[in-house]
Amino acid sequence: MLDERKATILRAVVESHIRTAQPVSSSFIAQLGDLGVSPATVRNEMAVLEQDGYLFQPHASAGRVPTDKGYRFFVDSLSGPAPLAAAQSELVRLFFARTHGELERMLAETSGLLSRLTDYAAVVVAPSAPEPGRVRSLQLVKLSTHLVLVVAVLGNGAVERRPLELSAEVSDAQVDRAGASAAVSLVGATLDKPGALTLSGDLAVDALAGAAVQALLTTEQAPGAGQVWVGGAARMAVAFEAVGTIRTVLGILEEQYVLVTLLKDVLDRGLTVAIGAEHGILPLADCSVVVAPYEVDGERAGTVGVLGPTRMHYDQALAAVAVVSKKLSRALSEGGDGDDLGDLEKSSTGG
Amino acid sequence: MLDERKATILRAVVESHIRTAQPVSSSFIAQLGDLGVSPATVRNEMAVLEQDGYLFQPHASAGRVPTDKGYRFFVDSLSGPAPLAAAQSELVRLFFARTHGELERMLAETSGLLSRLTDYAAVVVAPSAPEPGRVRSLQLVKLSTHLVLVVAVLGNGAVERRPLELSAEVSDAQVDRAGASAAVSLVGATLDKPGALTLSGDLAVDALAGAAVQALLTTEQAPGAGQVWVGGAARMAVAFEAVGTIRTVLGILEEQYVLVTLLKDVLDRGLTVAIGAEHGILPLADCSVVVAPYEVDGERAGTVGVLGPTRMHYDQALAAVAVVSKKLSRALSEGGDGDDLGDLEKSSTGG
DNA sequence: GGCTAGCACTCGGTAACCTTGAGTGCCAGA
DNA sequence: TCTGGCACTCAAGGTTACCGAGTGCTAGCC
Repeated sequence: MLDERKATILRAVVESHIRTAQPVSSSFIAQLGDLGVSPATVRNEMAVLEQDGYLFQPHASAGRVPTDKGYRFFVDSLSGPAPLAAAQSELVRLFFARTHGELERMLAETSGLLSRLTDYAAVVVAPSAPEPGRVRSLQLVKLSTHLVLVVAVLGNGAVERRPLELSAEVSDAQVDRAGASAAVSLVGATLDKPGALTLSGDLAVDALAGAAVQALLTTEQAPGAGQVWVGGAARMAVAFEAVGTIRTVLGILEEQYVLVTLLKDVLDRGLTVAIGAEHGILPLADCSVVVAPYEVDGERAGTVGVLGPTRMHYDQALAAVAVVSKKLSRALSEGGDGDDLGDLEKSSTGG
Repeated sequence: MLDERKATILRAVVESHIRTAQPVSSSFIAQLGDLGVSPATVRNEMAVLEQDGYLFQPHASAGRVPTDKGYRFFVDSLSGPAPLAAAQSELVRLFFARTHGELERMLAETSGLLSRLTDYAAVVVAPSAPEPGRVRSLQLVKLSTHLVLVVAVLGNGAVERRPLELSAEVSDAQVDRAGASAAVSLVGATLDKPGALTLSGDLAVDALAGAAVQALLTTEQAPGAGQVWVGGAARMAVAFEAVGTIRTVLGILEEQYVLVTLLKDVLDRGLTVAIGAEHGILPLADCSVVVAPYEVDGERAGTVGVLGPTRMHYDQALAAVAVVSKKLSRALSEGGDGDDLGDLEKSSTGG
């Protein structure tokens, strides 16, 4: 374990390196005045910190840079999410006050919000098992002779929409009857527990109704499941200097599957922050990830996260991710349009 | 005007520079064998081309690089869109055969397709006046005591969805009656020409029905209007070497308003290709844009485009944009799921 | 014993300089 | 009108030297 002075020095190194992206020298730390100690003493401590793997020296005449382990210590010693700056809380408040609308658009815009809040790239993953909300309304709409659309409105106002291609032609009346039948079966039920279908006797009608119900159910892992929105990818071009790194990171940000897996893995391991190599994606070794799940009606649904350089502003990122996931959960849950942020704003006691 | 030999040399310089991103030397051109002429002769011609503003010499001992004017000549002398490579046509065919679904998802995925086809960033702008299609179905769904959702299905299968916040509470029955009334007014009509409302006598019901109809109509310029999807922005990091350029370009790709204006301007000026400074966005001076409108039911609706470096593969980009806009028009128009590409594939007669 | 001042040492970064070679411009001759 | 030849230019790459930031270590101080 680190004694108090080493911890202070380590934290100072991390903070300074986050700000300047430069190796941090012993004299700089000494000069901060937090310790009242000479550079030489700091040097001795730093040498130990380096032996213990918290710091790293790019070359003999350079200052020190934190290792992943150093960042990990720093993050673990944070006192909890910092409060959001006033202007930022306001952004969040406005955003959620103004944005209703379809799930997808909401999530897409949330990625933009989170990215603006943090100045890093933001990732929002759609619920993998979509809203388990109750079905409020279900309707079949005939689009052409062989194409019928199933439209369902869920409790949270989301609209689910599935095309059904038919092998045989059906009449308008048949579509209507099938719609009514499917509606009886599903309206008021949750998508995981449909009611039984009442058969009409008309084979075509019953088949269509069955197919409609089925389309909504099997849907659960089908279309937007695990869909990903990335906001502010361009900010990664600002966060890094090397063209190669920028290319790699941007490339990965476009690979939805990798992103979903990344966030899921981090969360599954019970982490909120994955630093550098911790997440196991080699090309992203210079990046850290801050994630949080959001919930819909109390069930863990999807994930929001921020991807930034290892030397990111963890406190701000943690705060932003926490607030956004909380507000998003509220906005997506039934009846949720909550507008209070108070409990989050005052949660930090400073550090 | 350019004599034939100068034109040949200019074209060769452009082509070579597009491939290699390097200044092109006189000996390289001579050695191509297209002219049967010595480097010295080519040099003389190049000197004239430079005087006329088609070429530019970065420094005294370098080869030549095309200017915007040089690219413009090159593009104008293209014989029309080249045919897509077989593998690419297949991509397009598969994509449009498989992708139905909401307008928004469709457009979003189209931007991905176009980007993959060209290896540049692709931009898709949503219809500014959304689908003028007929209303196929309209429904009111009560979400909570003061929140009602208007859900309309349009002829092309798109689902429009508007929340209505109510000042006074309404009963389920009232919502149903208002829904029926609004449906009578709108179903079968186009959104720009609603039928008259039949009044029921119940003030709350009539007000609600009116509000629902109104929400759908005023909608026309409201939500997704002019929304933009950008696909493959990361490819711009590959297209350029300078970090600064990459940052600028990526930054602009995230500014939706700028993008919409850019594409609109280009199109308004009757252009298909805007080269370098032609589009007037200074920070994008190193970029060219290839655009095409797409149509919905015969009406010009939105725009698709490709943004690449000035030294982009214009023939391929032109081909991809043309095909995608055409197929997209078909897919978005009523009854459109057309699967033929033949007329586009054979349209080029070589160059 | 812990802290510090002092000093030698290391090594990346920058500037100055040179060399190389790709490519041009121009001229004289076929 | 074209071409071979030649002098000229200039970016790129390599070498050398120097500077200075920062370290590690040691001897002395509190």
